[in-house]
Amino acid sequence: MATPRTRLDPEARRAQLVGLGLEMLSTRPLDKVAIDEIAAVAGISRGLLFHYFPTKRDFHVAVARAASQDLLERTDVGHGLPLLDRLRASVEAFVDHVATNRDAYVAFIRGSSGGDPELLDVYESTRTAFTDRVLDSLGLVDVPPPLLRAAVRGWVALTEEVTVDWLSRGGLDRGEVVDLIDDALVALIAVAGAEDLATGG
Amino acid sequence: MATPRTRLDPEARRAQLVGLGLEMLSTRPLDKVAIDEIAAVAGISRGLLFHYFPTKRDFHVAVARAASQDLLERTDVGHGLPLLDRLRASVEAFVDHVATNRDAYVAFIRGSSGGDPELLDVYESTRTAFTDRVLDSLGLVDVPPPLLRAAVRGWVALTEEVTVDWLSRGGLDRGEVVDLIDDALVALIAVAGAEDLATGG
DNA sequence: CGCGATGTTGACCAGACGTCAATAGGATCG
DNA sequence: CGATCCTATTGACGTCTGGTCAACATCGCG
Repeated sequence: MATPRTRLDPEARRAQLVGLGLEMLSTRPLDKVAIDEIAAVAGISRGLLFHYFPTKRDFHVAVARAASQDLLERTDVGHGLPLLDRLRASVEAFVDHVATNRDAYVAFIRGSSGGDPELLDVYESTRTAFTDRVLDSLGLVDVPPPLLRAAVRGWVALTEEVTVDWLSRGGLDRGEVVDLIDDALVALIAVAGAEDLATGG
Repeated sequence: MATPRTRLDPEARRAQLVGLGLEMLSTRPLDKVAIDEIAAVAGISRGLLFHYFPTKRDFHVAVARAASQDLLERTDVGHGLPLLDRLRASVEAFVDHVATNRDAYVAFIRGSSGGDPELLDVYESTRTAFTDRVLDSLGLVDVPPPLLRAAVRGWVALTEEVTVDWLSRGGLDRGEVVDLIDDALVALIAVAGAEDLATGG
């Protein structure tokens, strides 16, 4: 770990640093990921990190974006399956992913911000992506009824909370959790759909 | 604002500082509430603030706790009313409160932590309090079925998300939002209740 | 009016973010 | 194979903010 000065392709270096940031993220919350530490582990000077990421926040945003993309990819499964099967597969993937990376995930969703607008946006975009994915699989990509959209988005939050809460408190088994989340979506769509039809959507 | 040295009762001073922190919280996220600023506005030295709150985090925790308690009190309404009416009144109180304090609320739930365990706990306790309140009004204070508990907790997260999302995106009116949240709870209880009975709870 | 308790101060330290001119790896060209 | 240029990389510096501490001043009390 004492390579005096290794010249690296900028993209490779960025990728390396973001990768290290992701590893750190599983240990501590994003705020506590000190620039110095990353630089030390990467075997570079702090100055260089600031060369690639003008500010600490920029680095954090990059790491958060990577985490978000990873999460979205891991849960994008079951494309060939019928609607409900695909839903179940996705939920299972989500629950399992969060289960194996609980601290990292909580750090991502809560510890992320400090109220930074860009980080807030990364987090918000992730939820939007999940919401759109559900609406998409319902065949409602464009002009989804606002009420339905709100309901699905609420379900995304519910999914997150039920999963994290389950990992902390226990009291259920994995199957029950997945069932609950699945059934919740169906029920919520029914609620929103009926409401929407009733009001003339 | 140039009182040279005003001796104050410790409790009064604490209250004053937390109060100022709450005001600040409506402007910026908790992380950005600098000790120096609080001290300056309060007309005291930074050293004194550290005398009352050993660390910045302790101060933030105190402020967060105050915000949480305020939120809980404001939404604890409709005690005499029948179940569904009380639910609606509470949800309305919640939505209205968040609507008038959007930034402060988002700052509270997201910007809070930085992953600090104590702050996480304040936030988590707030959700627990909401959950217990709902279970309580259902007459299920003790030994609530785990599935129902999880469902209600998920609903709390849904409520939060739907409200905040509505304030950002619009597309619905207040009544629709409240209706959606109300109906969601009923539907989710049905889902969890059926599941629970089916599995022998 | 003096004395003690304690609320209060201001100077000090430490650690982390951010800057910048100088340095050196490595590819290219003669 | 050696000189040269580009640029990735460095490390010393400035600064801001959280946190410490011994001294001080204000109030209650005899």
